[in-house]
Amino acid sequence: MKLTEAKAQFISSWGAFGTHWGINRTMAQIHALLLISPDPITQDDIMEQLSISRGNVNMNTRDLIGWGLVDRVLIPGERKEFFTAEKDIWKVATQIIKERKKRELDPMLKLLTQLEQIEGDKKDKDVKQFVDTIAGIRKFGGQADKVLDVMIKADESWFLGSLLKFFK
Amino acid sequence: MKLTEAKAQFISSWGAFGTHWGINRTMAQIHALLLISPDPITQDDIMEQLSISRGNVNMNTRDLIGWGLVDRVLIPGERKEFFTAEKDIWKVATQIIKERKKRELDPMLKLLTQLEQIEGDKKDKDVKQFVDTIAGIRKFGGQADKVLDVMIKADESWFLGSLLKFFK
DNA sequence: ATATATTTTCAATAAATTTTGAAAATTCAA
DNA sequence: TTGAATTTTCAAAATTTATTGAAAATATAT
Repeated sequence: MKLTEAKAQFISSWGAFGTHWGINRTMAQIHALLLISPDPITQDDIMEQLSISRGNVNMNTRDLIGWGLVDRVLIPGERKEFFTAEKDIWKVATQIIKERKKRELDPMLKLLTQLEQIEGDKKDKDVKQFVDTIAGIRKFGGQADKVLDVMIKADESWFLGSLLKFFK
Repeated sequence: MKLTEAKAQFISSWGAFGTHWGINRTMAQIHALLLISPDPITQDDIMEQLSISRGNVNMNTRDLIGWGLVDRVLIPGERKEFFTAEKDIWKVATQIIKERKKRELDPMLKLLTQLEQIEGDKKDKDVKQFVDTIAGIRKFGGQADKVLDVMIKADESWFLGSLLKFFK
């Protein structure tokens, strides 16, 4: 297989993969393209390589920057903006985990804590099942939260960092 | 807060949560409803409680059964079919991980392994970045695969099971 | 076997999401 | 400043995804 074909296949698969994770296809494709581009590239490069409109590129690169996965790069003497992606997959994963935790897990845990405190007779089986379910999810989520914190902080801690390097 | 209101909020939030994970809103809502229902319920119950059509309920319950999260239950003397969900959140998570690994991670790793073997001069920086990126993702994915296998097998292993019970 | 209840299917419809492209805003060199 | 290059915005259009509902298929009681 040649590079051109392999690139196309990677970008396409990464895009499809993204849709299973609540990420839109184009955003994932742009990310894929940036991941395999050795040097920073422009909006026009992305437009051309993925055959998508300027507006689309603009919105999705901004989103990717919001996720902390892509950076704007200014190249001296160049008028246009360039974009580049973090290439270390461990850092990419950590960043995604950090963001999703903040955007999804933390608010969900907050809600569950509220829902657990409903009024009602705990001998009533509907009440009991509700409280048990909510408590179970909250407890599980709380543990997941802690495990993810360890992963995120691994990068900042010498000891954990060394330990987890074995997995890199 | 009363049970009725809390239920509605849980179902609604769980549905929204699901959409961030590539699961459609209704499927997540049906799952939420079943999680907090102490006894098995029918298609008609689900239709009524979520205000959705019969066809919709039918398709989504079938999907949930395919995910191994919901079971059909036959109640003696009853003509209708009843549905019930696994209530142990650890088992729910394990089951989801198992399925997603099979449906998404494994095929992706297979593809990456193929893409890594492209023809081309490794001194060319485009080739190099492509191979490095693919290799990095594959390696990371491979490690994730192993970690998830441990989690999945924990349920089947007495020792790991006991160990992980501390986290439940 | 027949009638009735129940489930399943799927084409049509509706809703949600994504994409476009052109106008407006911004940036920057001269 | 001015004007050309570049980026951003966002309403409208296109596309994708989800939902409905009625007909067909299936299951069950008598």
